Amino acid sequence: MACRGSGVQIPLAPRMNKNVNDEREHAAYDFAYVQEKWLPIWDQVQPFKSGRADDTREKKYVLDMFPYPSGDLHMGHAEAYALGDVIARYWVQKGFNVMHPIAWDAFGLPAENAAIKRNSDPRIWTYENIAVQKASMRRFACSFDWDRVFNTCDPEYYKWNQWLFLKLHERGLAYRKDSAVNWCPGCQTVLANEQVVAGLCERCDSAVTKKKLNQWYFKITDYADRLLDDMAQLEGKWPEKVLMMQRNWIGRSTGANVSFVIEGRTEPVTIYTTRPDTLYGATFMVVAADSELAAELVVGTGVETEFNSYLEKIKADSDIDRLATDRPKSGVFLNRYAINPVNGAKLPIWVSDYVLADYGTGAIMAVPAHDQRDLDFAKAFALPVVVVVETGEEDPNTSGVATTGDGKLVNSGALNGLNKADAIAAINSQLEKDGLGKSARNYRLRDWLVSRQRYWGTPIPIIHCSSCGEVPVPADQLPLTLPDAKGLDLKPKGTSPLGAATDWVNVACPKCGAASKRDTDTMDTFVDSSWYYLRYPSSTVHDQPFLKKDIETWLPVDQYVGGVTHAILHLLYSRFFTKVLNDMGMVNFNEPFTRLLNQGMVVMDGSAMSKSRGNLVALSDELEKHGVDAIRLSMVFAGPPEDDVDWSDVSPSGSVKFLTRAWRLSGDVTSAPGADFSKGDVSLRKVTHKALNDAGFAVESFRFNVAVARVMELVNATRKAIDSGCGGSDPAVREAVEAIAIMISLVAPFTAEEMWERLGHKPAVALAGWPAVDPKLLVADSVEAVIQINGKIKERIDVSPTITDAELEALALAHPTIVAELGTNAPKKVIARAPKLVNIVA
RNA sequence: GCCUCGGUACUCCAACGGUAGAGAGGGCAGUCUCAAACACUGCACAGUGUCGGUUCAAAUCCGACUCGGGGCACCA
Repeated sequence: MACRGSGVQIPLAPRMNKNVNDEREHAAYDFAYVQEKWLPIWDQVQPFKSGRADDTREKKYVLDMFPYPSGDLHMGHAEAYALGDVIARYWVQKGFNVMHPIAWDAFGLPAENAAIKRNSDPRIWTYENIAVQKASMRRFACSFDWDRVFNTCDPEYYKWNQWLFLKLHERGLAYRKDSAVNWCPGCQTVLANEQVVAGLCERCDSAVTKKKLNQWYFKITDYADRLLDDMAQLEGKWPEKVLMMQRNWIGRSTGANVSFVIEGRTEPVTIYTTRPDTLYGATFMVVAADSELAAELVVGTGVETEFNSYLEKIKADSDIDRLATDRPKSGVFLNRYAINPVNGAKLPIWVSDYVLADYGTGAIMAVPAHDQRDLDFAKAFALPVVVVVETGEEDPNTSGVATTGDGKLVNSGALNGLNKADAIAAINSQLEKDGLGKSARNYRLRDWLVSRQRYWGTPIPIIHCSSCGEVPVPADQLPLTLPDAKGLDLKPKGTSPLGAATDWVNVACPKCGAASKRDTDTMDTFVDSSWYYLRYPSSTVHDQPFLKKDIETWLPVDQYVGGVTHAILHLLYSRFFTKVLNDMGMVNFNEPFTRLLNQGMVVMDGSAMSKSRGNLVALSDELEKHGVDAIRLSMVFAGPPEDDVDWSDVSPSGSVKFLTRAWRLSGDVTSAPGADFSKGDVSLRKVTHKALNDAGFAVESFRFNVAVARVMELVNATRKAIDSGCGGSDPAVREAVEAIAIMISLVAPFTAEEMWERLGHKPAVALAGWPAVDPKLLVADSVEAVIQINGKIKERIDVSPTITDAELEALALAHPTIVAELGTNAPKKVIARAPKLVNIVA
């Protein structure tokens, strides 16, 4: 009845881009106008400014992963920032001093590649894109504290990358070594292990090859145990999936190092095994073909030619070839023997590429009966297979399947009869006693290769002097800025473009003054992002990377939000940096991110959006069509935040409809601001308080979509109350609509602000405060109880929430339906669970 | 191959071992309108992957299978 009229009569603000005279245009509110209206006002009010000197609120640090400025924001950004905003805005409403900062991860290859294409400077492209993204974020109403912005390509920022590099260098955690490194022929640079995905470059998908180079590394392996063990702190706070991936990546294994005497060599060779219990089953030894040990062992054997051609062959193989599952085993027999320390057996020594040079000691004892790879090798070269663990499975000799389970040891001297665990303990202590070995650990994790042969990154602050060696650039000369890109050929060619900047490269040694050269490589950009979260609280400080006092105030990050693509790389590196800084006494915690939320991706028709697939949805188009609030709402409501959002399943127009319904409510409230809610209609008040309670709980448990559903229910209930219930003048209606505005402000800030104004309040609704939930309004007057017979529901009755088991049981047994069902049979047993259920076992 | 997460209505999502629901969506009807659209109101819509176990009671716990997603992948 009055519903429609009252909505229409509220005078609309003048429209900016619609026909004012179009009377038939319904009172659907004009999102474009509302967006333009509030942005400048928010710029003044600054509701999200954090860390004011007089702020006494408890702190909360909500962090979104910072963007790479590759162009304008896309759908993925929209989702990520919409979700981060829900959390940040919620904590603001709950009365916290929230720091929700943003910056730009601005070094990296795309800028450099764009510069090459346009024959210009990567700086130009980068800063242009940053300006575009920044403007888009403001329009998207991100609740960022804009006073803390920085870019990692600013010398004021990367100065501290260099400073940190030198600190790591001082501590022996940054070092150079010759090694076979991952080489991307597309990007013409080396890659960290973490950047090789299934044998391909994570950036350009080229097949990664190996190259022997001298490169800089960070010694992350020194922290392997701590990176693993400290995950106990994150249990239940980070997605289990991410923890699992990190554990997997670090890949700690326990076993033993065992010495084998080599005929004709004075030094024994140590091998690493996780199954020392199977030592008696070793029938040959395999050495990694590309290891130094192999090169040494082959000398004088007469098989050098064969060995060398084998080495050539495997070098040509890319990682992709190596990953093929059905790859046949290959190798060369070295004509030499090792002696099994426990039984004196002569073990032929082979080289093969299935043993990795950089894991363990690069040499293994082969136990073909109990290791599939060894068995495959033994079969390929007709080597003996000796079973030493009776597992009850078929003999590997005949089945071709190695047995890896537990069982009784056989053919193993003193170990006979023991099970696996006891045998490992026994042999380990025996080996240790005899000085032949000891228990050991190994990790899949390798040191972090940080050198890059590209221009657009942080220059490595080292000077190479022929007499002094690696000399750090003195701290007072930092930042060591990049040379001008002008005149440099940035095209990838396998060595750093910085090498061509001769004025820059040639420098006097800071120690002895001799003519020396700067290191021409730049740092992996993951160095930049490994500590940026520490910079926000002190982003305007220029004589230190961050202030201790600021760190103690704000860190660690309470809530981190970002994509699961960084589950290993960025998160592992950041955890590593934090631990190093903790050891340096610079931070007082050892895990940087207390809680982590990984949002899913935005996909289209089930697959990732991409130009080539032709399923790209432009964020700007969607915003133009439906408005910022509707897109944000659609993202949040589409499902649990961890799940992918399939844009073909969401309905932005449905979001617009809902927002309009909510907004229209604010025009139907006729009571004055400050009305006494306690005098309001109790049934609506109960709905309001339940919604506030449930939505708050849902937000805190990351079920934002459920929170939105609760608000939708409240909107519907309020609509009903206005039209056919207590009416718009009832204070309960004001209470409900104000609660809706506040709850909606987490997702749809423009609509919420507009509602808030129409309700007679001043901006900003973001600071209105989450209304206190009255527990008295959360109890229902009556609840529905079910009566079951043998677990099947027969009746439903309304009962008081305080009914006792006995009363409920009596009611149930007296119910006509139940009496009829039971007939003359007496129930065997009655289970009452007041006030919700009675089950009669008949 | 190994590890891991999941399978509920047309779709996307909910349900302390105890009533399978809410919201969205699409459909139909009514109100309003000259009419339509919008809006409002009402209605209908249909479901726990398979098999077994535990239990008074299983979507929920356990086991097997199956299907789908993700991760790791010659790490000894």
